[in-house]
Amino acid sequence: MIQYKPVLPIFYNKSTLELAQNLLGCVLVKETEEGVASGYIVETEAYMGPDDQAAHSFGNRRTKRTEVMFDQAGTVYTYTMHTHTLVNVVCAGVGIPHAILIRAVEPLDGQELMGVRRSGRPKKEWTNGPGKLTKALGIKMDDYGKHFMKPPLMICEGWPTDILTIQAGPRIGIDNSGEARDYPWRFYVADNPFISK
DNA sequence: ATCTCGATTCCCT
DNA sequence: GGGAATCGAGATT
Repeated sequence: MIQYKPVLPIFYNKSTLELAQNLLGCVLVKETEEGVASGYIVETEAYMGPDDQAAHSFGNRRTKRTEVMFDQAGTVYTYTMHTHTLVNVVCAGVGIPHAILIRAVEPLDGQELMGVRRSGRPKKEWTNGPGKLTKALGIKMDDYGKHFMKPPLMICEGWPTDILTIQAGPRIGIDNSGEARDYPWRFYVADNPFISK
């Protein structure tokens, strides 16, 4: 049984781009009645609220869905896209609607459960995409608005960051977002086999 | 009340 | 590499 240590609240207290990189190597843990499933975060994307055309909170757009983006750093922002649930880490200060999308993880705990949830597909395809990893880990809209500090959904200490080679590039799936399309706000662990396409 | 379109995935060619 | 699936949030009427 792996002992999970949630990262301290102060961990979230840094700039969005910095946090997006620091999240790499951390472990995303989800507890459900079926069991615990977890994975190392290997790919993230930063969305910078007011000035980022690709963000749901562009221009400080505040709706029922984006409401939690204005909450404190470390809050869970889930939303549904094409029937898939995507999970984000809210960051920056209260009132500043930034968030970081978790795009891929490397399976750690509960692999049998993940295999079942992913319909017996090859392990490589369990968590190599933002909608896939939520299904494998059992993350749902129920987690919306909670905090990553407490169960059932947590971000815990994982790999030491200094062993990782981090690469950056443009974000994915936002071609209709004007200039923001080209910002290099996607971060991923070099050569990791679970990076999304 | 209705319309549009997507921070995706899967299957098919 | 391309297109359908599929549904709800947000915008419009």
